Amino acid sequence: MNFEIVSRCPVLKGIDSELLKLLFEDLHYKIKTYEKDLIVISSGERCNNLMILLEGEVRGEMLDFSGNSIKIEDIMAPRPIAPAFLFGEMNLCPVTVIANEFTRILFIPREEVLRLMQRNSTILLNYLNILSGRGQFLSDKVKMLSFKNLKQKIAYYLLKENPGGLIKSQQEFADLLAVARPSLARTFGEMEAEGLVKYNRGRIEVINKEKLNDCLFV
Amino acid sequence: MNFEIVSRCPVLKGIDSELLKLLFEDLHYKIKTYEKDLIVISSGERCNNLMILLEGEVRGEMLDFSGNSIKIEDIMAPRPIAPAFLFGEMNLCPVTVIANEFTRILFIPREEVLRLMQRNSTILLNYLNILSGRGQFLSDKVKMLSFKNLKQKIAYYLLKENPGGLIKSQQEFADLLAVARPSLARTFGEMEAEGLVKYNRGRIEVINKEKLNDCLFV
DNA sequence: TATCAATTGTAACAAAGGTTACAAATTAAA
DNA sequence: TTTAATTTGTAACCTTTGTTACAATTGATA
Repeated sequence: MNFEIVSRCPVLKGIDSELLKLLFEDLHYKIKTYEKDLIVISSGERCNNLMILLEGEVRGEMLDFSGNSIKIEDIMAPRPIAPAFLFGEMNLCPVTVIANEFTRILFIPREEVLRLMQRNSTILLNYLNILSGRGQFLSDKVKMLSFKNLKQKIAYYLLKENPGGLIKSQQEFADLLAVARPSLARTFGEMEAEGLVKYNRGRIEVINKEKLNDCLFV
Repeated sequence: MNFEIVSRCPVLKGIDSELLKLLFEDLHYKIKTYEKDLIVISSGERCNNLMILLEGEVRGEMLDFSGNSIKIEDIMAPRPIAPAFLFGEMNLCPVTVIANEFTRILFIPREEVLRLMQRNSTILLNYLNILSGRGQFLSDKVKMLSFKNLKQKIAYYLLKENPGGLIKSQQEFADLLAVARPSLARTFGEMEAEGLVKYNRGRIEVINKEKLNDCLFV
């Protein structure tokens, strides 16, 4: 295993690769390889291992209520796969993870992950930070979705979640805000007319931050 | 300190109170007391300690965008206060915590919490479970809020978030779903007419689970 | 029991967002 | 460069939800 690469993974970052090598000498783990399009873990399966993508790329897919599978995200090496579902009451993986190309994945059993955290405080802190960051992210999303009008959702998103204002497309952004795409385009138009923002091909430019902020205070 | 009580706290549960006593002998911590209505921690303050409510009751309050402070929840002993904000990038406490009555609170510095986790795997697992559970809860809430019509939000909530169907009032439930109270009452009426649910004073009774589930599949 | 406050049901109307459809603009591909 | 596919802007119309207001019911309290 290439410890230089592994040590760039969010779970293991900040650890000297020599020390990492030492930690892994006394650890039960497996490395599996997957050809393109093979399933790594299916939605609903139990998560008993921390999975770290060592090489290649995978995607997470989920079924919506109409049974259509929709891509959630692409994960590139070296990153953990679904670290948030390794603990908790019912550690079921909510997504199906599929290899986009030939991949190599490190599997560390839950008990061994616990042991790693107990032996190395950096790993412990990394993991706690990952779970906390996810909580923060979801909490922001809940707030955003709780606004009752679209202008406010957009304003909150731009001010708190994505100050850069870079999105993939109107469609993706509309899905994120849980609204219809033409509604989004219409509201962009209104907001541009008011001098708040300006949309152009994947970039939402904030024109007047103060006025944008005022939108939130009904 | 009464270790019988502390050992019933979610962070420290499952640990024999004798062992707990031993762990605490070698630990830096403080116990502070608060009179009724005193502020324990203010919104925006940095969270550097795990706070465990030993005795009494506190409430969490938050400012909405209109500047009104709204009560989030009451926390009773023995429970941790805001354990999700002790770690993460910017560990700022998003709520103001105020004593509802005379309270006694245990403060354990972050570094000491980490040390506790490393010495005792039950505490480590408890904490990971708390953070994971919060993630699961928030994730469900995001899904619920992402539905575009109220009937679906209610259906999802009843099927996945609160199968018991017990709520405090229509107003609280409406806030939870981020809709207006009369809209909720109207939809309850429609759903009752369709034989899906029946609302009566804080209890939402599911009449037809299958039909309720069908609501989700557009 | 009488009174008051909180909760609930309901209605009329306003506002916001969804739906569908299509054309213009842009980008990718042949 | 031409064609095809994707993204975006826009419009008309429909559906859902919000707003406001008020009466009925319930529960708590004096």
